[in-house]
Amino acid sequence: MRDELSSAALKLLAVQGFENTTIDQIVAAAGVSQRTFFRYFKSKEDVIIEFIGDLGACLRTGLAARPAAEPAGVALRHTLSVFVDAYTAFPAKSLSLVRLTLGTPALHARYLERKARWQAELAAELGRRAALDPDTDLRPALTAAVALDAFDIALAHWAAGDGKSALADLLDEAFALVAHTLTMIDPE
Amino acid sequence: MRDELSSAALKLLAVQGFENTTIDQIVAAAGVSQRTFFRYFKSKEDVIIEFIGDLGACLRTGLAARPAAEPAGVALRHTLSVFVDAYTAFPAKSLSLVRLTLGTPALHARYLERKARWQAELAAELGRRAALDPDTDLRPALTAAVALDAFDIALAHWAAGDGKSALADLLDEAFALVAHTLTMIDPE
DNA sequence: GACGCTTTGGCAGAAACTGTCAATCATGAC
DNA sequence: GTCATGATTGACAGTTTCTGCCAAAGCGTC
Repeated sequence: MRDELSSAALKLLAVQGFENTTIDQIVAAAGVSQRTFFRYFKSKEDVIIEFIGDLGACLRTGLAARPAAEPAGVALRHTLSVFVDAYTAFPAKSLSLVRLTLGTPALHARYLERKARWQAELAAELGRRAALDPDTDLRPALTAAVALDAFDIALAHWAAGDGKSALADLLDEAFALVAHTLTMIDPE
Repeated sequence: MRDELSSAALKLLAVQGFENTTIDQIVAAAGVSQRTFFRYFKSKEDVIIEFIGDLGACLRTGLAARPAAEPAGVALRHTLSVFVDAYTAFPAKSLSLVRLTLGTPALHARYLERKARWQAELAAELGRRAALDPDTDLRPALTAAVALDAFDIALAHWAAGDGKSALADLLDEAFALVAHTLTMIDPE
């Protein structure tokens, strides 16, 4: 049922755009009532954001699972692989979702807010790893922010180039450019 | 009239929070009709966002006004001074606005979306300065993102510490930590 | 006072949500 | 077979944000 709503919504949103599609159209396509839609999704944005967003939940646990001695940059790059893998597993669907998200201000705003939460969790975990107090030291927050920026910019270029370059390569390229900064949190 | 609405809104929002305050309450306090409110503000969020957001318009022009030979990091730090100056000019008001924005998901989302636009403009200007193509080179976008992250994290720590540390000092500290990355776009 | 221009108000309505309650439907106990 | 139980769904009313439209009011000019 949730999947039925989800696929009906995605089909309509991809064709008509986000603002031009109403909940009534989605539930009519899925053959359910409007009330049912809002039982499964908190808002219209959630139908889209859940795809890109649910992965973030495992970011912190993924980072925590990396060896403690690993440099932060390497650990973060490995942690972000869950995103890369998820996106490259279904390139066509991912590309259309990313383009829709980046091209719709309301969706982009929600996505960025989710990203900010991941960033806070990553910063907390980085602070724990390096035994730094995130309240007084800016390095955990900065490191998390730069890593996620690298991902975001790689994603934007991936979408802009229609997936011509591999997302993993773009992310590697971005990480290489900010490698120096990501070592700021490493001991010594 | 716009100022009247704005101050009435700010007073209510600061006390009751964002979600708990309706447009009807705001317009009742200002003594105007709801229709008038939406003539001056596109949405409820806009009343808050315009304060933090209107400064962004001059970011690109500010960067463009810096000497071409100046390293990107230095130019960006100077460009961000308009924000620092605006915030420190009215610390009490700025602090409550920033806390409200960072603490309200809907407002935070809108703010981040605005920031993303500034980032795109800064990236475009950085690409122009360095004669790089932003479509193929990740450096303009990464440089802009890191600079704005430094600002954002300095701002968050400023708000979290109740303005005890000076915003300018926090921003300098953040810029020092990412200084290496900001030179990636400089020639040679 | 007549004419335009701008600002404001009121109304009607769309669209996104929320709370509540009744109907339905599957599951399992007896 | 039947009845109780719990979960899913639908229908309805209501709130809130936001928009379009038109009338009324102020205001300066001639």
